[in-house]
Amino acid sequence: MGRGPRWCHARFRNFGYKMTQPREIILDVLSRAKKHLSAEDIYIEVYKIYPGIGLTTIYRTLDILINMGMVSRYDFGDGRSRYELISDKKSEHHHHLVCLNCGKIIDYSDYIDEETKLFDKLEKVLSEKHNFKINYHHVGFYGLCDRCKSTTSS
Amino acid sequence: MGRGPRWCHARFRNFGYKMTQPREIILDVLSRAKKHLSAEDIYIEVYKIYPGIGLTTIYRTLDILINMGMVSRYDFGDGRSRYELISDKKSEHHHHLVCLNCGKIIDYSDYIDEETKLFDKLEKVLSEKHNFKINYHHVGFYGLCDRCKSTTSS
DNA sequence: ATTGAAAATGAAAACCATTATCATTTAGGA
DNA sequence: TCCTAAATGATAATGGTTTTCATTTTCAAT
Repeated sequence: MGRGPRWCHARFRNFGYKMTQPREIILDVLSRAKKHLSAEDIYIEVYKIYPGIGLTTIYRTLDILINMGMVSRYDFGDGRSRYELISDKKSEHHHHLVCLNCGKIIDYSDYIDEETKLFDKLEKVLSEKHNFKINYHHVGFYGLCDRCKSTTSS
Repeated sequence: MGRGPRWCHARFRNFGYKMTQPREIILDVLSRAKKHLSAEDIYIEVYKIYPGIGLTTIYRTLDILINMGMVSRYDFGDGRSRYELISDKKSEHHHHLVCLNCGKIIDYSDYIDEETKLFDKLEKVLSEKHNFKINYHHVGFYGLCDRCKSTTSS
C-alpha cells in the first residue's frame, strides 16, 4: 500500500489529528531511518531539515504515531527508548541480541523457517484469545557478546 | 540444582563479590516474588524484613545479579524497569502482551507447542552464530487490550 | 579471635530522559 | 477570510536511576 504524504494526511484525520509540517518531517526522518532511533536521534535529523522543531514535539508526535499503530517503541535497557516505523514489509522486521555488559545490539532478520510462521500464528492466536489488537512484537535475547564474554569473570 | 544461601554465597564469591545480609534479603524477596517487581517494589518488600536497606543497594544488587546471569531486567514502557529471578524451571517462564494505552500487562505461559521448542533452538543457533552467551530472552506483543480497543478511535 | 585492606553500604546530591505547563501560533472547516 | 480547537516550543517540573563520599562490613591472613 502507498504511504505517501496524502495517505498519512488522511490517516491523521481519521484519528482526529491534524497534519502539520513538523509531523510530516518527523515521518520523513523515520521513513528514511535504517535503524531504531532515539528521540534525540530524531531531533537531530529533523533539525537538519527544519531547525526550530522542539524535542517536545518529537515526543508528542511519536506518542501519536504509536497510538495510530504506525511506530513501535522499544527500550534496550540503556535508559532511552528507540522508535521505528512499523513496516508492512516482513523483510524489514527483525529481532535482537543485546549485550548486557557493553550494550551492543545485533539485529538479525535471517529467521529460521519456523520463526516467521510461528509469530504470524502467535499474533493470531493471542489476539483472539485475549481480545487484543496487536500492533507489533519485540523479541530480544539478552546476554554477553563475543567480546564481553571473555572479559567478564566466571 | 539447589539454590539456597550456600549456593548463592559460593556463586557470589566466584564472581569476586562478597555475600552480605542486604544481598541475601534481596535474593529472598526475589525468590518469593510471583511476578516481575520494580526496584521500588523490591525496596518495599525488603523494608518489611529488614528496614534500613537503601534503594541504592537494591539497584546495585540488581546490577550484580544481572551480571551474574541470575536476574532478568525488562522495561514494559512505563518508565521503570522490572526485575525477576531467572528460573531454571521452564514452567515459570512466560511471555507478555502489553497494552500501549493503559499499560495493562498479560503474562502467558500456555505456549503453543512450537513456541518452547523454537526458543530452545533459537538460543542455540543464535548463541553459536553470533558467539553470544544468552542469559534470557523476552517476547512482548504490543497493542490495545480488550477495553482500550473499543475506547480508541479508528 | 583479631586485624586490615578491599568491598559494600546508605544518605544525599546529581543526572537526564521524558512530561507537564502555558502563552502563542497554526490548521482547516465554516 | 474567520474562528475555534489543536499543535507548538520554551521552560520548568518530574521521577527513576546513578554518582559521590564518608562510614561500615566482609573475610582472608594473621
